[in-house]
Amino acid sequence: MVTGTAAPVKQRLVDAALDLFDERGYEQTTADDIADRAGVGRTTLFRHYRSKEDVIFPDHDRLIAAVRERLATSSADTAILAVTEAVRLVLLSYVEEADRARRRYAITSRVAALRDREIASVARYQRLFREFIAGWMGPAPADALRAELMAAAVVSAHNHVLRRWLRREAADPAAELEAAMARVVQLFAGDSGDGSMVIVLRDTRDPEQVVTAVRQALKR
Amino acid sequence: MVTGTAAPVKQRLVDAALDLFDERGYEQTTADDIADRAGVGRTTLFRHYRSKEDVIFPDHDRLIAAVRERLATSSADTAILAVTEAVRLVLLSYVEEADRARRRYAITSRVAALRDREIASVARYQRLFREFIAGWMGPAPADALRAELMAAAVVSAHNHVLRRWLRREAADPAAELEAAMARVVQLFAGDSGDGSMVIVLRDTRDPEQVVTAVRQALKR
DNA sequence: CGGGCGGCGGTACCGAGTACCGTTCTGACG
DNA sequence: CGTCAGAACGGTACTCGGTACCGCCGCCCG
Repeated sequence: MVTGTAAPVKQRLVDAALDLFDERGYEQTTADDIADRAGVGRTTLFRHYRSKEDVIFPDHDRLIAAVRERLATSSADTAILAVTEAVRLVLLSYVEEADRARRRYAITSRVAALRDREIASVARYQRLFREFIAGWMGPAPADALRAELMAAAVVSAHNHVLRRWLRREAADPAAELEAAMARVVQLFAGDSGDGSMVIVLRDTRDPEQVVTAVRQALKR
Repeated sequence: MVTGTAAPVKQRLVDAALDLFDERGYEQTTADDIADRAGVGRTTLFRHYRSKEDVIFPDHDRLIAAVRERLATSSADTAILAVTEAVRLVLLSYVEEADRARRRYAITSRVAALRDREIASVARYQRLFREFIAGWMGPAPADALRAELMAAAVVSAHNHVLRRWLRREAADPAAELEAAMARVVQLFAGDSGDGSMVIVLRDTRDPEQVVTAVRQALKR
């Protein structure tokens, strides 16, 4: 048979889909159109991808599995490290296929159905992180909320940096993610959920000195 | 014509849909089934609801409009109040139709497509809160991240309480929401992104006294 | 050479969602 | 009282995403 294109089928389908979505828009492109341009039958398209949307979306199943694995291989005291590294894993998977990621972003930004799809995927990551975080915390209701908030923060931080990079507003996404995650960790550092007190103050002196002074003042 | 049922069409459609989803499951129920049981034509169903999913979902469009309105009528110093009240607005709208909300939750929990739909709706609220929060903050990148994190936390806190109530784990959802929101506010209280210092301490004395003591100790 | 076997294409089908048209009922107005 | 406008409804036909099934071809292995 003469096909003219020798690239793997899945690849050709992705290219065809991205091209067509750019040209005519997402809704105006049928599954037949994509299959035709890729030089395959419609059946073959749905053999390789579960749906029309799946064609251009990243392989979240594989990514989530990778994240789960990274989280699994961590002891209690390296938990935070595991989370930050797992998040970086996701970010880098986007950065690695920069071109396609940006094209996808341009399309998903305009199509409501695809936006919703993306959001649903994000929720799966958030769920994963929530369960992991809840795992190394107590079973108290306050802890459950804390885990929920932390997971949301982690995912939001990632998405914030990711979107900045997609919009070419972030030169060094890995570094920005590092900073954002540090921000998140700091945010929750002083929140144990019990009767602790949080005092915010502005002072130019060395933190150590300040802490010593405060400790001295509260001694009784 | 003899219809036997005099209730408004929209109401009958919702009841029919919930019943059928319980009996046969969501995918096993066609739009025709719902329309038939409600005693109307299929066309009428899609005249009242944009999709089969929409039949059982709350009227997020109206709710979001209400939230937006509540947020709009707030000055800079009542911003936090506006957010908490807006969130409570959403929670109460569920509590008001407790029965239906719980039936919906039971179904949504089991059907992936509906879960995704719900998540997408939540994202719309989150976006609203993010834009509002970003509005009364600076334009710096750090502020953008902060707004993102706060919005995520607010929405997560709400959902946490809502789900607890839906599962009958929360006797007084309004009070729990109040507590959860206070938790969120406290979480971000000491995070301005600049050089502020956050001190966490455990002390049983009155916070006012502690603050005074600290202030005294740091005077120079 | 023969017989699995995996990848592919085609056809037929289901169900959600849309467009369009004809009907009925109601209420206002001359 | 007759009529006309408009809203709500039902039915038909169509598009398109997604599934099931079957038959074809090429390839590898014994």
